[in-house]
Amino acid sequence: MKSDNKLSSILHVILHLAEHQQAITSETLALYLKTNPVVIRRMMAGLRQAGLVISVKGHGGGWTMAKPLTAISLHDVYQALGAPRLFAQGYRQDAPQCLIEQAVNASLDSAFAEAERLLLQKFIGLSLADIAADFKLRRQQHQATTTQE
Amino acid sequence: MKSDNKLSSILHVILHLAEHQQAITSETLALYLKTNPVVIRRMMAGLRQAGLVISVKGHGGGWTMAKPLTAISLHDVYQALGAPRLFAQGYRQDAPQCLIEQAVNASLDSAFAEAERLLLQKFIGLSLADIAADFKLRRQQHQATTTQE
DNA sequence: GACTCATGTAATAAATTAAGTTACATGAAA
DNA sequence: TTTCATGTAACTTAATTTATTACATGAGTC
Repeated sequence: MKSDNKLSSILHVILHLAEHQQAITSETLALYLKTNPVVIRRMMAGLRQAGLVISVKGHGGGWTMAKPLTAISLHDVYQALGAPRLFAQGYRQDAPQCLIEQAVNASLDSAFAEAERLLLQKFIGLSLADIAADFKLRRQQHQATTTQE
Repeated sequence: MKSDNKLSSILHVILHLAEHQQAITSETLALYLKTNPVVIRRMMAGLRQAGLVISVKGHGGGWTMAKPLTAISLHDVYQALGAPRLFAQGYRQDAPQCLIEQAVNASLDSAFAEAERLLLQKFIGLSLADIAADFKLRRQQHQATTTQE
């Protein structure tokens, strides 16, 4: 399966957005991801509807954050994206009457459901500010290593 | 994303195999999954290499279990399949130098890695005999409900 | 008001991957 | 030697993500 990178992508975009004060255009954001502006708009559409970001058309327009990073969890972003599929493994259902198939899928489903609960709890507990803090730490360390020479 | 159903499929096949005493051909197994015999052989190849099943060519040949279900965990099957990807979400890496991208991916990776550990622990703790037991329970219940009339 | 900049979105193409199919080689039993 | 069955490579099909193109809409500037 070709993997879905929307979650990683949109987080990257949002954190860049939060680093700036004024609006950023889709075109500029696309440069960060090395992709097309339309891809940015498409992903941001859900976040706008969820009230996480604001878009403005015309001159001087672009994207800005609607809330501080501390008020946005990874879970908020995930939901705003439309809660994309988390797991790559699916259940085969070509013989729904087959009790073996039912038992197999029930077992798998129980395992995956618990992993999903854990994952979503992690998402809820992680704010974008936490990720931004990690970024700032990395930036400090980076500056420290590149300055000393 | 098109989901990978190999784990679900192969478990279905194995449990049918375990229900029988004599060898079953790929063609017959394919009927259970409503698929092609080659698909069965392809998936079973890994299980054979892992020593979970035995294949015999020629007349009266086919597939048989190499071990009792109690001796096979879901994790064994998962590994024998080649440990296929569990998660559908990937990390975008178009700007490896970008510290924001690094921080985002590190955060996601930490969450997904923990979910993966949990999932694999579940896999280790679940034997195929457990799933077979669930199947037998379902069969009993099924017979009970279809007999009473 | 005309022009430019920017988003909004539909439609399409390209790339990737899982599953299905065909073809043929190999080996074992009748 | 014929038949049955696996082993495997090659190719096709279908689903899905991402990228691209095209054009409509709206907001600010001249």
